[in-house]
Amino acid sequence: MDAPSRTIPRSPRAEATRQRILDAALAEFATHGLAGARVDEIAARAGANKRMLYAYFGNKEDLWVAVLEAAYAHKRNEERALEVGDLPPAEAMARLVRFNLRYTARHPEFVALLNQENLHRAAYLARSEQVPALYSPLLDTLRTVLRRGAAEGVFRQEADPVQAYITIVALGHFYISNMHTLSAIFGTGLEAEAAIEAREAHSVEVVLGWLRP
Amino acid sequence: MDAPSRTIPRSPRAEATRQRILDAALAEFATHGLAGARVDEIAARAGANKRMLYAYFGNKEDLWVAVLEAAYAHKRNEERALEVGDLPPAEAMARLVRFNLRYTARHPEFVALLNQENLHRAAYLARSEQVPALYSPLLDTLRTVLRRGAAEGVFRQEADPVQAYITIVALGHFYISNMHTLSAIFGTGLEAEAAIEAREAHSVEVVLGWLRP
Amino acid sequence: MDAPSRTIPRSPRAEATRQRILDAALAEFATHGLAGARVDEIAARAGANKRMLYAYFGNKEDLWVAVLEAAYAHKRNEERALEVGDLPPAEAMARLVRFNLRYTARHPEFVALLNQENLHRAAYLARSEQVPALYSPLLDTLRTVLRRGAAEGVFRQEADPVQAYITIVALGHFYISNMHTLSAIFGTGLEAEAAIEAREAHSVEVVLGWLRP
Amino acid sequence: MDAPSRTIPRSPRAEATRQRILDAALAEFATHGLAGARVDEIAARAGANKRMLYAYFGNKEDLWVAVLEAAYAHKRNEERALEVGDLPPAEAMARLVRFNLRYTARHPEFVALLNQENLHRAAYLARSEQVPALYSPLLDTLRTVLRRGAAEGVFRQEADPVQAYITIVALGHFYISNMHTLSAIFGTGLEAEAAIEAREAHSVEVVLGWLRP
DNA sequence: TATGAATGAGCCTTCATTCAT
DNA sequence: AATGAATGAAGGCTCATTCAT
Repeated sequence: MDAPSRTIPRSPRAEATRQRILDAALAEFATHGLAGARVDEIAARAGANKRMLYAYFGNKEDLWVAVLEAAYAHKRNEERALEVGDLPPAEAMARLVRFNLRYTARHPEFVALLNQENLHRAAYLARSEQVPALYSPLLDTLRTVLRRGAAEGVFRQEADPVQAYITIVALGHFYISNMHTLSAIFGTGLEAEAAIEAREAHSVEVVLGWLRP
Repeated sequence: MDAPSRTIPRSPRAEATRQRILDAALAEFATHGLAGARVDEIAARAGANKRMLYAYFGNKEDLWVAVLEAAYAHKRNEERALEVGDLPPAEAMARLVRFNLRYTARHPEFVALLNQENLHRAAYLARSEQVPALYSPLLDTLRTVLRRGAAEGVFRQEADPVQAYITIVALGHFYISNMHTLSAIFGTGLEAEAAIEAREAHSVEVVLGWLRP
Repeated sequence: MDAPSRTIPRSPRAEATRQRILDAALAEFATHGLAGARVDEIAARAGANKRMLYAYFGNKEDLWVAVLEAAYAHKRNEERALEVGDLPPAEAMARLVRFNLRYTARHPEFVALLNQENLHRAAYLARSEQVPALYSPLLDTLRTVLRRGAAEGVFRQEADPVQAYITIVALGHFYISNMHTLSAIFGTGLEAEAAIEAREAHSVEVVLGWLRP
Repeated sequence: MDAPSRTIPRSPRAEATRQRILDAALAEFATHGLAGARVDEIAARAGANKRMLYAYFGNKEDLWVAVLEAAYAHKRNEERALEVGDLPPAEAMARLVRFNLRYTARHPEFVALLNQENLHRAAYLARSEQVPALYSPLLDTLRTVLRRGAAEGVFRQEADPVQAYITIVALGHFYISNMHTLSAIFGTGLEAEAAIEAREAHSVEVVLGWLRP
């Protein structure tokens, strides 16, 4: 579960310190990226001594990996809780779209993290073994839903689950991730709740519209 | 046209130096981000003296702005050359989707740049006056195409051009931008020409599928 | 007491490091001025890491202010210890003149510092709140002495204490401050103890001669 | 007459350029000192190309020497024009005091230059042969005046001309040179014409008061 | 005579990391 | 378990000076 750490905290107090560092690091990394993040700042935000950061996480890069894993795990946890497998296909897809859009909107720091990690060509994620494992159940579910929809005649044939999932995530991720440049260019307030609601409706419309047989 | 520069190059030789710096900066910034980029490295790649970088662009941040503007201008130039306004609506949309997908695939550095700039909440793009101006003709064209499609009965009514454009870009951008984390999770191969072709076909299918009346 | 510092040294060891930096800075600044001083050189002279300089003093300019304040405080401390307020007026004035001449001769670095600061139009001293406060007791004392001398009939009437103090300092300060150009012009020897003694006698003679009723 | 220059300007146009550089350098050096002065800035102020500066003056340090010599020569020229040798002794001394005070007030850049040069222990002035020669006639005159005053019974015996001259200059020089720190400390407007007038009167009073037999 | 372009060394400052307690 | 102090490497930026025309 943990990134390689030199010291495994045993006491509750130590565990609390570790968690505070992790939270602070998430905030700092999401705001400034890996290169732009400051170790001093993370320690300060965490109300911890810098030395603790090194004791628990090894170094800045390992801390990055730990943050990344925690972020992925958090999202997948919520996503799994949806249990869309049992819903009618259209409803299942709509929920998946809405969840992704909303999760992304609620967690811009996750989006920022992913973008940064891609800048590094996923070099740090590659160190992780746990993350890929999180996604295979999701794909299974999605595949099932799409097949069921096709069998019931409400979805087009042969929609690829991986493409579908990438599209679903893309519709929200790009909107949130690039919100600021988009706002600068189109001059609109994409952060407003109303705008997010509109994007949510549009995204559902696109996915279900596309899936129509 | 240019970012605020302290020295305006007058000779062709100086102009060439300035361009080499700009190119080198694009590569370095795209690979490492603003904070991660090294000014020394940019100068070295450009085969120029570091001092020239400051003479022509002021400082690292202003250079970032200049790179950003150049990148946007380059994409919009190509996009404008499509002249989709005169095509049949479905063909116009398909071309726009394909172009964006392909441009994005051909220019991952542009994608990286945008992601970084969004990390900065578009603070640097906000300094630019030229970029927003590039996009209003595009929106006009898109609006026209959607209306014409609706009038001809081949498109659904009331598709919003801004939402549509964001979706079009999102389908390719997210795929390319997050290619590495996606590969790490779903297994590799997203960079292959065949995979990009598949994504291209999927994207066109999604947009046209959605737009069906 | 201290210039604005980022890190307040808590241990005696840290305090010692801070003091060594301050001493080294005084020497370097006095020799080369603010612009000419080298931060590396200061750290090296102090036997400290350059980073500590920034931790304790913020930056070069703030270090300059700290040095300035320490220098003023040091001089005023010695001057205050003279307790001239209780002496007969002529004796009090003579002591003040002698002290200033001798202090200046013993501390050419203080003279150099002041000259540099005036080049900056006292922009850095203006940041200090403590220095002006050091001088108001002195002025009070001087005013009292001059009045008492006048009342006792040994001094001329209505000698202005501020003008008097400026003159007292000027007689020694200019001699020491411009010693090198004066030596170049009038021939050498102004640094010799005998020459300083002669200047001391002359200065006392000028001030007491002037004050005669 | 000139500092060592690589190219001796022959045309009037070149001579004009040279003079503009010299003037610009005086202003820049006086404001920022030798180390703080910027060669670019001097060239810009002079409306000249930087290369010309090097052609005419060799380098920054040689330019400093040239500026220094010009400044000394200028002052001595005015001082010589006083022709105090023929005046009644008290009047002669008063004029000398007033002139020095006023010249200094009118030319703070000269004061700044001297202070800087003393920071360098007059290393650059030592290169000059012309400056010392300027001062021997002045000393002769002063010696004569003091002797005459003593002989006529209006001055004290055995006043040393060198000490006297240093004191005369000191009274004004220190006031002007340290005007900014003094203002910061005593909180008064020493730059005002009224203040300078008061200082002038005080200075005359001090010198003549002292010289009384 | 004059100029735009270029250079290399060096300076101030910051950072991730480790030491000693 | 925690902390204050220290470090060395490097990064952004500036400067005096020279080249080429």
